[in-house]
Amino acid sequence: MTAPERISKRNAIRQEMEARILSAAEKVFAEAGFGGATMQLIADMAGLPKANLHYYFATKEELYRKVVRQIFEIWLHAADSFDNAPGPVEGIGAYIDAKMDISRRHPFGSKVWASEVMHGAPVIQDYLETTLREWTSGRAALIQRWIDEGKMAPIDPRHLLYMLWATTQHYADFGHQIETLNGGRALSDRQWKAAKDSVKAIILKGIGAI
Amino acid sequence: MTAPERISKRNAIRQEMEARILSAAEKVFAEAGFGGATMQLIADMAGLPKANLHYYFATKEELYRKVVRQIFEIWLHAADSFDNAPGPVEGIGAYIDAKMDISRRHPFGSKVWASEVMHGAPVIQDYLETTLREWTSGRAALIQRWIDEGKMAPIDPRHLLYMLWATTQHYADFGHQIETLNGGRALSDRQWKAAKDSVKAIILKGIGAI
DNA sequence: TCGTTTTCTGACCGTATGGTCAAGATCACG
DNA sequence: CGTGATCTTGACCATACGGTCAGAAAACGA
Repeated sequence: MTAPERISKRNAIRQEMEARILSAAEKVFAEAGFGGATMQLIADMAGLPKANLHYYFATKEELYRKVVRQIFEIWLHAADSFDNAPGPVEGIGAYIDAKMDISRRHPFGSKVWASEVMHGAPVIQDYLETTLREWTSGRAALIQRWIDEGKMAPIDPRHLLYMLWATTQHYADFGHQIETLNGGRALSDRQWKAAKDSVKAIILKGIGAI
Repeated sequence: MTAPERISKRNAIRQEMEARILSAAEKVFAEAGFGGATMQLIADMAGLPKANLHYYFATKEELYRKVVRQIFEIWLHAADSFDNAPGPVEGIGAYIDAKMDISRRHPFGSKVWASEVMHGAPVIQDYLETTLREWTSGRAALIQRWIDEGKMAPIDPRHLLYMLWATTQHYADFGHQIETLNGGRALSDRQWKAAKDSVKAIILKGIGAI
């Protein structure tokens, strides 16, 4: 694919810089939205002058686009757990686990994605229409197969997928609300496990897989 | 409660103006976020000069606050269907129906709320800590009672509530994504009904209520 | 070491935004 | 009809923002 880049101090610096900027940008975009985020704030959080930030990412939109695609890639990868599963209990169970873990580990990315979609997906509409559409069709077909094989109740696969996305991402996107209702404290390890188990229990039982 | 306002041309104009502005603001805030929304755009959409908009709502934040509280009130009202229900099938079923209807009827308000919470609820944090916290505790207790009475499986009531919120609001907040995956067309009456039925079927069965 | 390329940075610029203001238009009411 | 209150509006202002640029500093390859 890409030519194997020479290892040099320059390349190392570049990689580390881009990662630091992307991380800062993810956080700022998540907390302020695209419109509310400022290049100055991102630069400050990444610890470099604004002009230097513009050297690595020419425009705000280019930086934003990179951030959005990053979380999308992570989610696509998480769906691997879906495949090669003998049935819904393993496949959907593993998918819920994976998506819940991502919600905990990448709450900012999830929020940026949510914000992007809510605003009409101006930047990643093409992804929705190609990659996501194909992905969804494929998994819907897989779920339908499970239904045909009698491994779960006859449920519209698409609405099930929406439910999986909604429920798992809610713990990232509405994390602040959940935290507030949890007495102002972030969910503990134990509570995250309880959340995962609740979600899995209700959905797997709800689709007649257990 | 409030003193019965005299009916005059002025009062009528004021009410109609405020409603028109709030409606326009809801849409603009939903589509651009608080930071991306401009008073000029809201004014244009409401059909009046920007200076006149500032006459009715002194600051952007004041206008935004009104919009956020509006959707919150609507949701609180929808929860009435929860009460006075003999059991989870009726109570939760009616709640899902109500919230799904709101998602269809007020998608902009839902998005504004989601955006607000995602950004750390800077404007309605007090609501979260008072009204919402009380509301949640009350419903959680009600669900627990149903569990104790053997009307449903023993599930953490809070995670069930999160699931209800997540799933129903997803159809508003991620409506654009759903529309794209639906071939670019908004969900039809029939499809909305299918969505409602799917959600209700999975959750009610998942909690062992049916 | 020397010339070239890449990286860094303070100063700067045009524009758009939230908000103000003063003067005019419209309405309420005695 | 006249007077005060409410409403409307174009012009205006200070600020903050995204983005530019010229030149300094550092890294590279020979």
